[in-house]
Amino acid sequence: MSLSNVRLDAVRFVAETGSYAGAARVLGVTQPNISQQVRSLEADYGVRLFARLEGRLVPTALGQKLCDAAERMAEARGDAERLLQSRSSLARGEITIGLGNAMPGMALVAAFHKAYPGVSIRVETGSHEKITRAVLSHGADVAVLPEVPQDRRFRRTHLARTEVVAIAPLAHPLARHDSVTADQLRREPLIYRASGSSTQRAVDRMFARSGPVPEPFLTLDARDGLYEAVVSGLGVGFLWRDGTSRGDGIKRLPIAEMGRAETHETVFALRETTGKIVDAFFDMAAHFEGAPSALAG
Amino acid sequence: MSLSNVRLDAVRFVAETGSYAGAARVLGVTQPNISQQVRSLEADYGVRLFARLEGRLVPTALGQKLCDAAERMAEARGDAERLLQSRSSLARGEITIGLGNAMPGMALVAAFHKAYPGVSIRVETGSHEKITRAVLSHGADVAVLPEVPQDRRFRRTHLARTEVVAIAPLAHPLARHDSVTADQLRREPLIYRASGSSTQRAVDRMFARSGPVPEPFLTLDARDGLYEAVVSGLGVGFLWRDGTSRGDGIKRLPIAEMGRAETHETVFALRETTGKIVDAFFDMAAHFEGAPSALAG
DNA sequence: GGTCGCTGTGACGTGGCTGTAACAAAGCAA
DNA sequence: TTGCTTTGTTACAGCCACGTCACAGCGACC
Repeated sequence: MSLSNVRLDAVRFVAETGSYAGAARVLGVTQPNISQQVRSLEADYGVRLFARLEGRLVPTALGQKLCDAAERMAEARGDAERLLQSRSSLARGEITIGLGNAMPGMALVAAFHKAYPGVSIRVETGSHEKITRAVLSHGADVAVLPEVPQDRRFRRTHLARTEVVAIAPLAHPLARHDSVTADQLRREPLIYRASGSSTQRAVDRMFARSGPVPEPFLTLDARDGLYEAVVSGLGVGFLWRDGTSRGDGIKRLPIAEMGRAETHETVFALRETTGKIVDAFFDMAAHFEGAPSALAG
Repeated sequence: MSLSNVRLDAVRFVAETGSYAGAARVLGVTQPNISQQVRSLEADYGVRLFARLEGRLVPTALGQKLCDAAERMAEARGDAERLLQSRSSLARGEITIGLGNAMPGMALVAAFHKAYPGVSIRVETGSHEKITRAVLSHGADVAVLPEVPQDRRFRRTHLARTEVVAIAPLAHPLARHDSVTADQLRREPLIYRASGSSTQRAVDRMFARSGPVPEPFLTLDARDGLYEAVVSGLGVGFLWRDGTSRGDGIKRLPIAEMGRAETHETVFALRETTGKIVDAFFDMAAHFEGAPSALAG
């Protein structure tokens, strides 16, 4: 005994159209098919679903009740279909995401990829300036940066709070402390980032607030290079606190003078950059609570 | 792409049990089947319905929403199944029975109700014409009438032999006889039934065979009214011999000219009206020997 | 290392669903 | 009354959804 969707649809549309032929036309199948579906359902259950009245098929009381239940089934099934179809349009496609810092942006990207495995993700990394330019020039659909400029061309959503911290090699005396002051930092060989780095701007502002801005012992373009230089004992550098999940060989030191200088890692895109995939990315960011540990999962 | 009951059930029960194997146990199928159903649904729509968390399968947000819709489908389908099962069984159900004469049909109905207490019986009474029409239009599943027309649309079974008899008030001189002739009847004020009454047609045929058809002194629609009129001494009327179990105040008089005009109270239904309940009713009628005394039981 | 439970893959069988063909019956217009 | 159209029934064939079986691999646990 089978109460399949096909059979119930046949019953529903015979009731609605008044004939097997009419139901067949609506359902896009042949008329013998409908006749057989209805008749085998009636035979299986030993019931009568339709009566002939003036040449038309009219549902019996039982047939009408069955149609009511079948209607509810069809409605729920339609909801399920739409649910899947709307997600299915997210099933394929691509997105280019710009990241200034690896974290927490990469965690968000990982979570997005997990949720939408069919979406092809291209990650563009670079300096704050480079990524901002990429978004403005449509080189990136969406990006995650700290200190996104107040620009009405962008739409944005908050991802995480962050701040710039100093990083010292583990063997360094400063590594034994939980924080550091600007004066202490001025006595050290400092490793800066090149122009355009939002990290560097924050550092410059911090020093400027509390005295002269010290000249760096070394200036590097890449974040990775800076990290390796610090690990190698060349000096003390600066990073966004959660800008990387990497932690080996260094100690992160909050800077006392930073005080309220905390900022936000923000997801942003041009207002004109729309689409289901970009919308889905924003939606995920809005609800995101991923820590580095989420990435391990 | 197919959003079948089988697939949706698989999704629902994986969500509920936390594994493919668990869902397979609940659904009574093998684990590879469940794995395949879920995976092919995900592939068809390009979505992910489950995530692994600590060795268990947990529905994604989409998967949960799909389960909600699938639950509603399953509920409606359960309703439909129960509806059909109830009609397929004699344990529960309903039947509408048309009766021209109260007897012997009502005795049969009483016996049927006794045998199948779970079946809800609705009795429709009325004229021969009305009841015939009710059967043809499915207003009644089955009926008991005398002189059911020879119509290949019907299936029928004999219930009892019967004939039209005259009824006279007890105080009437005719009441002292055991039978009456047409001529004797012509000398009396006669009370007829309205057009459409099979009783009346039989009376008209009887008179026509033996001379002119006398005009009635009174014509009444309802059988009850005719009975009361006779009891009140207004005249002589006609009834099917066992058409009522009521006998007070009148004498039933066989009419000599009726001779071979005996007919049958017949149970009949449209051939297309099938079902266990209707079949059971026919079966009981075929073996019925109920007299008014059966009603006392 | 062995056992248990779960998952995934491939091969295979059955029956639901579909279409086509042939034919009968009913309705309708000429 | 005849011819045409529409509807319905029956028989049959083919495709694919649904199901099992056999088996391998993996992780947890003892």
